[in-house]
Amino acid sequence: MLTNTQLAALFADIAGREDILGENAFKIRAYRNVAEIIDNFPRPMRDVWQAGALDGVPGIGKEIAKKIDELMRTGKLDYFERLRAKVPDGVAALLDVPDLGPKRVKLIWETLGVTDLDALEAAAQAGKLRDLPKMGEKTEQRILAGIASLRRRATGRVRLGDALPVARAIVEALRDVPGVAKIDYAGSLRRGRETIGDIDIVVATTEPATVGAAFRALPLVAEVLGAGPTKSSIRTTDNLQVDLRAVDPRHWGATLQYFTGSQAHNIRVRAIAQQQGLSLNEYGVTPEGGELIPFDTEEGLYARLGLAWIPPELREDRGEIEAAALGANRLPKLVTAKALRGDLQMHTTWSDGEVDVMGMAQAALALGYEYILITDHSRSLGIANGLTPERLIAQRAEIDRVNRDLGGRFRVLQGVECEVLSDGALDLPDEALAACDLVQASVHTSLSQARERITARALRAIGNPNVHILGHPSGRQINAREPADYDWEALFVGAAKARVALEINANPERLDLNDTHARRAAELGCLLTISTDAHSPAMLANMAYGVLTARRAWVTPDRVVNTWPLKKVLDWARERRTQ
DNA sequence: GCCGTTTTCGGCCCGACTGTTTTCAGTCG
Repeated sequence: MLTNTQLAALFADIAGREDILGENAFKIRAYRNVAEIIDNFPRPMRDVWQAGALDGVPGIGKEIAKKIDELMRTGKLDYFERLRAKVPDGVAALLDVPDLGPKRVKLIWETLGVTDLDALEAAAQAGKLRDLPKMGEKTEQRILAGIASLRRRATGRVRLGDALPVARAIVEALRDVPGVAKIDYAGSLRRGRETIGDIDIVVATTEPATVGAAFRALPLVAEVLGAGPTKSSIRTTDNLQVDLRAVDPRHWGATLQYFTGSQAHNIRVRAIAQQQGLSLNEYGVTPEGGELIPFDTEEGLYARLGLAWIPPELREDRGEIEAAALGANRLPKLVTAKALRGDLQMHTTWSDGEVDVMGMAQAALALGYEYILITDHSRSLGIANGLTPERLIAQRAEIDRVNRDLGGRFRVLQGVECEVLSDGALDLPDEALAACDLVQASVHTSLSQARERITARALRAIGNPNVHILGHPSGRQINAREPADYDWEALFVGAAKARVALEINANPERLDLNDTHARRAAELGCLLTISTDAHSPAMLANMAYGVLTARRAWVTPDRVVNTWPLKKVLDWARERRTQ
């Protein structure tokens, strides 16, 4: 069973080994490109292959389709095995060392016989790298530092929720440096990706040297990795790499666009510029033989190329460029944080939350919400002090009291996060569930069940007419726990038919559904919720991460239950029960 | 290896920084 992630990793691996061999650069790019496409593909490539539709995927041509076919049929790829025989695994792995690219790897491998990381480190320590052509003592030291850095980091990518606060702090710290006109973070952080490789900060300034120096002197800097006239790189004490790029304010729009990416999006945008006889760089566009035309806004740049401004979250080359063509602007009106009227998952001291019902209600009221759904755990999650039917009744009395005390300004709904047991049965009797305003069902246990079993389990749970929402469907925890292996298509079709909403859990450790699954679910007609799963008032602020994920999934507000007025939510809940 | 309202051949994004060199290769994003 080959997953998209595995398939993507394989093609990226092929690209790396061919790069070391010095193959045609465009062929290598084609492999890298297809790896990216598969990694972001909303459905299992296995299904596309089974449907015989590989040739309909842009980026997959005849050769790669043949390779996917062989992989799906046999689980192996002869082409790859032959490549492995030429370039050993240990040599391919050297590409992960910062400052080591294909040329140097090939050189070190062929002249020194280095075939793994340990041998590379030994060669560098013995001073054997400095005598190679185009290399010297400094390069040798950089490579040693690169090996250390590689060994220090666990996965190489940090969660959005860990990177965003750091980026915001840097932006705020530099905002008042003399000469700074504009400053913002760009890159995958601005696009709202669930994990971040490094932080890109862009500054519009007439004094690039001043802001660069201020940046490199920030207290969080552990090491300065590079310092040029307009570009600096540092490593923070938290081991995050941050790149700062300073440009003249006239170029702000072009630069922000360029560094927001993604690479795939930028390549497409540049190709469009080329078709119009323009060369595009981070300063603006240049007509053939003409002068550079700068852009101080992204809107101006996109408009010059015949495109509507594209929200950063969509800039992944997943159809947004076609949708942005002026005249036929089909870009979706994405959901915003402001559109949300409530938060439909949170916990209180009735189970494993930190504060009582009134505490959560007041915090939500302060955020401008009109309603919340309290979803404490159910009894079988003993570790979280899950609710029995009796305690659920007692909690209702407290919720009624809080609603009375808040005097109609706000509505606290009673829900429950009901365990889906290993066979798909629910952890509470129907009478208890029927007494709740809304019920969320969640799978917390036996996440490693086989695909058929766990899919049937979830489908059985959402088949209960008392269930309205399926919480954090995949169960994954970013960088920590793999998602369950659902037949997502079947689950989405089932949820759409039952009009059960799927949650986009906004906790930055979950973001579940993820962007590609949420997009596919919406395409298949599913309702969604965006909720924080807050266990404390402070965690209600995580909503921003859920909104970013929903926007990356092209989600419009009408599809998100918690953008609806309370009456519509309650009508939906009732209709669901009388289906 | 992919792709095509110019193309089934001939293209395929573009620049900063570093270190090693005295004009540029390698790496990165």
